[in-house]
Amino acid sequence: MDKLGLRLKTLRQRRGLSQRQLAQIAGVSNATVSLIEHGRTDPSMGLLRKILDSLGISFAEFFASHTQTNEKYFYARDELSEIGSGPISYLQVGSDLSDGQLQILYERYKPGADTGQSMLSHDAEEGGIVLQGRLEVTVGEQVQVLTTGDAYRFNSRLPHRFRNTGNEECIVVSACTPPSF
Amino acid sequence: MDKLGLRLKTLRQRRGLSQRQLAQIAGVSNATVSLIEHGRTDPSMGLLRKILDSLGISFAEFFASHTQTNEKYFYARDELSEIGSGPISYLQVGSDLSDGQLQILYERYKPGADTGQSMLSHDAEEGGIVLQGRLEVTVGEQVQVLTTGDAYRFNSRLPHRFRNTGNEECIVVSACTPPSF
DNA sequence: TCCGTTTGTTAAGCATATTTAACAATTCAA
DNA sequence: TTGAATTGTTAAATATGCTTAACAAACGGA
Repeated sequence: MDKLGLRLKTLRQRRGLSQRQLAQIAGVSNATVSLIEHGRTDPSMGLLRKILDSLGISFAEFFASHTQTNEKYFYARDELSEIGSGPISYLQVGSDLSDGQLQILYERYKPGADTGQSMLSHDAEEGGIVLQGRLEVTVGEQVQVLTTGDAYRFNSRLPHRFRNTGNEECIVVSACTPPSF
Repeated sequence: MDKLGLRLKTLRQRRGLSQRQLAQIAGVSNATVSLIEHGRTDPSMGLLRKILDSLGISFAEFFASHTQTNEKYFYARDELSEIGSGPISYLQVGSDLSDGQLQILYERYKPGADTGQSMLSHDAEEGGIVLQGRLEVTVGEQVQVLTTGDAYRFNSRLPHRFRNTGNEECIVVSACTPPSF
């Protein structure tokens, strides 16, 4: 593993975690995280396991994403991965985005569904197009209701919120880079 | 990784290697191999890498075979893995047998093809049925020519040899447990 | 501005992985 | 039966990973 450190760093930052935050979750010292990311140490299996666990990724996933043998470019409708739950459904294109740069979602909001105010701490850009229904989008101080054909685009660092204010299901296709999860 | 040691031991023994032989190939000490197999140490990534390399297996394969998510039970004709080369073709059912107990091959010998005298040092049993052509099989001191419908079965520890003495292609379906490679 | 907090890095010490070297048990040949 | 060579295991020594604790730099709020 040569680029192991770099890959871990990306995975950590993508989750908006500092070295210390990750270290605490994993139950290791922050110095260790720093040393690993710089390749100045050869971590033990047990230690790497702790870190990968706290990043919510298994050994298999971690190494599988490295080998590009299973490159998959096309996805049937029922192959999209559901990563949401409750009144909002998020169908993601591709299941493992650990080394990708682009996340694409097919989102369905039930009437009244609300993401709540969310302020993501990582630097990312996101945007989307409303295909059906009414979606109230709040970005910073601005509020706007979007309907079929309307679209949005902003920096994820801004506080934002999505809410279905209509009485029918709202469907959106969105994109985010880099992935937030 | 809890059963890591046990899995490594199986992989090593399956290749007929002693702890010292493996250690030398991998460039580590034999004591380390022993300690790892007994789970008395938490090996570093670099070290495990050396060992897996010398076993001819990648991190991805090692961990992928652990997670049973990609259980595959059926194989189309063109999905069999070619693991041979030259005048003898070996089509294997399944590509990764690292945690399996059974290896099944579809073998094709060109006229005159010969495995040479081979004495495998690991304990295994193998057998097969000739579907087409003439196959001369030598086991220990015995020599026999098998034709369509004939079969064989012996302990792999015995010196043995296969040779196509006919002038048409010879086809055999064989099985071996545990896998020799 | 100043202060407090958080960021990532690094040196020194502790903990542990890895090696060296010995050991007993086994196999094989004489 | 012997001796020589191989097997796997383990204790002591060494090398290295990991932590503790400090540091400077960057950020945010009063």
